[in-house]
Amino acid sequence: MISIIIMNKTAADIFDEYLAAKGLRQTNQRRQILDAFISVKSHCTIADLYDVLKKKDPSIGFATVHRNLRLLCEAGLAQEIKIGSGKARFELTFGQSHHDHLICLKCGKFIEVFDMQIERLQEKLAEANDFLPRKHKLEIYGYCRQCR
Amino acid sequence: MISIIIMNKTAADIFDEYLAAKGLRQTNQRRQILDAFISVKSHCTIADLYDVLKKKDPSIGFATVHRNLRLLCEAGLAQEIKIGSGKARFELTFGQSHHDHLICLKCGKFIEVFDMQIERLQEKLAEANDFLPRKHKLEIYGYCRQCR
DNA sequence: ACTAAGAATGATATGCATTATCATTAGTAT
DNA sequence: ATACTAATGATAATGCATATCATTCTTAGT
Ligand SMILES: [Mn+2]
Ligand SMILES: [Mn+2]
Ligand SMILES: [Zn+2]
Ligand SMILES: [Zn+2]
Repeated sequence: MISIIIMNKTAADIFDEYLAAKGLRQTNQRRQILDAFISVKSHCTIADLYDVLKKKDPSIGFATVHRNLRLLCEAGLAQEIKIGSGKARFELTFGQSHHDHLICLKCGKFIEVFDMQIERLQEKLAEANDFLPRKHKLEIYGYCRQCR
Repeated sequence: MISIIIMNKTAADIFDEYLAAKGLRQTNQRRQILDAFISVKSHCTIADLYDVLKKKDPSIGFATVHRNLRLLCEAGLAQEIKIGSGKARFELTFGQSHHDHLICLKCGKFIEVFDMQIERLQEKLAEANDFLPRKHKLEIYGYCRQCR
């Protein structure tokens, strides 16, 4: 059980508050899903998380995992990342700041990177085109140290 | 009929050479598909191109358009771009140099951009992580001049 | 504690884009 | 012209995401 605490709040606290604010209910499945998502390596697919959860509770449904990963995104705790043509992946955003990804074409590893200079140049590039940027996606595909 | 000519070769020439080299055949459909793809605004989906082609030749099949857009990619004349969660889009690479995209969240417009500084910083960022970059994807989502 | 209201779950069905299959058509070399 | 076989086009299969709906469970009110 990993617990990152920010401003005296855990991810579970924030989720509970979000549920309350929206008139949604707390359930065993929701607790299990958040716990598993936090402990599993990030960038997991729905199926990845479903497999982990099934071991503890074989009755859990795929649809429930799917729905609640979406809900975690709505609550601001997770975000979906679409890589290549594969399935949707999710990563925890709680306790993490914005970053981009280097993705290994051989082993599939994700390396998280951030470059303030690039971020600023992107802003400028948008501005130069009369474009109001809201979000961006920078993915560099290639080979990691182990695979090059 | 638009004809960009590079080193005395049109896109059709290159396609024909690719087909010959691979022992593949020239067909009316292949000629029609390349022509339509060149004349249509880029960033089109398979369905977009299929609709255009159907008007000239109602007997053409969706699968044929699909297969041959893929083939154009193999031949180095086109490339697939996956945006958001929607369908695959294709753009002509013949006569075009590398660029990234600003994508309007409202009207869906693609603005093509290039920033050599960003390109170089990406190389550096990869290198700093012992990563051998092969290709990258930079997409900035936001609102264009008309939609902001 | 009991109950009513309705949100959540999980099995299954549906939707949608992509890709495979296969009988038929058509391009190419001889 | 013929034989060979690649390409086509209709259709089926696949993969993933999402919708549906009967049943279960959470929660607020008594
Ligand atoms: Mn990440
Ligand atoms: Mn483009
Ligand atoms: Zn690797
Ligand atoms: Zn716009």
